[in-house]
Amino acid sequence: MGRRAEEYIEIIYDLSRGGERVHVKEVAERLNVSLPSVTEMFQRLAEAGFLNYHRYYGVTLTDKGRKLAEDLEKRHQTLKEFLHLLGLEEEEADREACKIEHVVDPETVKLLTKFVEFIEMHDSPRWLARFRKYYLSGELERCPKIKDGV
Amino acid sequence: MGRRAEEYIEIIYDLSRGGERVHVKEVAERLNVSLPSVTEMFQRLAEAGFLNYHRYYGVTLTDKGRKLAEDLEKRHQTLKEFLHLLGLEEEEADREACKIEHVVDPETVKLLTKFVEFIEMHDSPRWLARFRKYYLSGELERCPKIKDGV
DNA sequence: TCCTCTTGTTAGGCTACCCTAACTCTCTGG
DNA sequence: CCAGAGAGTTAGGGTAGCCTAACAAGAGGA
Repeated sequence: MGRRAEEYIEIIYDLSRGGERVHVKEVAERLNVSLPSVTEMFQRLAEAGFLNYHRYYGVTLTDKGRKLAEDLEKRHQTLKEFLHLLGLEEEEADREACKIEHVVDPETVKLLTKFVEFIEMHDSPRWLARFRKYYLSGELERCPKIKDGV
Repeated sequence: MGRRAEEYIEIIYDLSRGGERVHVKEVAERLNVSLPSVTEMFQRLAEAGFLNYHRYYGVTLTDKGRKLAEDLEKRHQTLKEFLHLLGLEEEEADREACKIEHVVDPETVKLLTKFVEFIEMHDSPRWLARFRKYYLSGELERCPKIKDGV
């Protein structure tokens, strides 16, 4: 399975919340690809056991497909959350997460998951606010405890 | 240019420190691909103006190629440094950086660059050590200033 | 009902990679 | 100096994606 196939799976998952079948057109619009490209991918993913595909009907995820989708979804959320927490705006964080999630391995996901947890445990620590300011302005907020001599 | 092409460029850059020409075989070994695959890519990259290619001789980077390589190198270093700083072991950090660098956009690189700088400015802050411990052990080091009631 | 619009599919073709088999060049050692 | 080893190239083929053009199915209104 290529990286792109994973994106199809995620989108299908997203579009099928509630168990509805997913149509070629919706997916084509999401991915900005042609209808035939989607049909073709549906067939390949069905072949590989991720989708139930019936001509002129649409697709649903198999258990295997859903499992993969849930995994990808989790990665995506982690990565997005991480990037957003550091200061990327939400849209950007989402887009970047989308690309990174297909290449990164589980250990890295774990690392970042822990990092997000760690930050959330501390309820947005002061250093994070300081970092964000640094990222946005390029300047460091003066740390009030340290006085530089004139 | 596809993602893979960028990997070729980076490897060529790395193998040509000192200005030496780079041979098909070395690249093939690095990437674990066949010799013809490398020849083919050399030709494509030369066509696109990144390499000087002469049959049976080897390649050198053009200015355009070097510029790209330097950019990729910087990204790579940033990503690796970042992952390593958080606690991934060096080899792993390197491998992951390799994959991520080809998909991420400049803003994200900037974000992570700033983050690395921020940490280094503070000379490995205490929270980082605490985070690493959390990542490795799954447990939080008790923060000495906060006492929980019995 | 049936005709038309929309959606879906097939056919045929493209690029970026990858491969093996077979051939060619370079270069070094005897 | 020239033969053979080893490196490089060409030819031919494969997969994953993408596209357009042309045709097919199905659903809704006259």
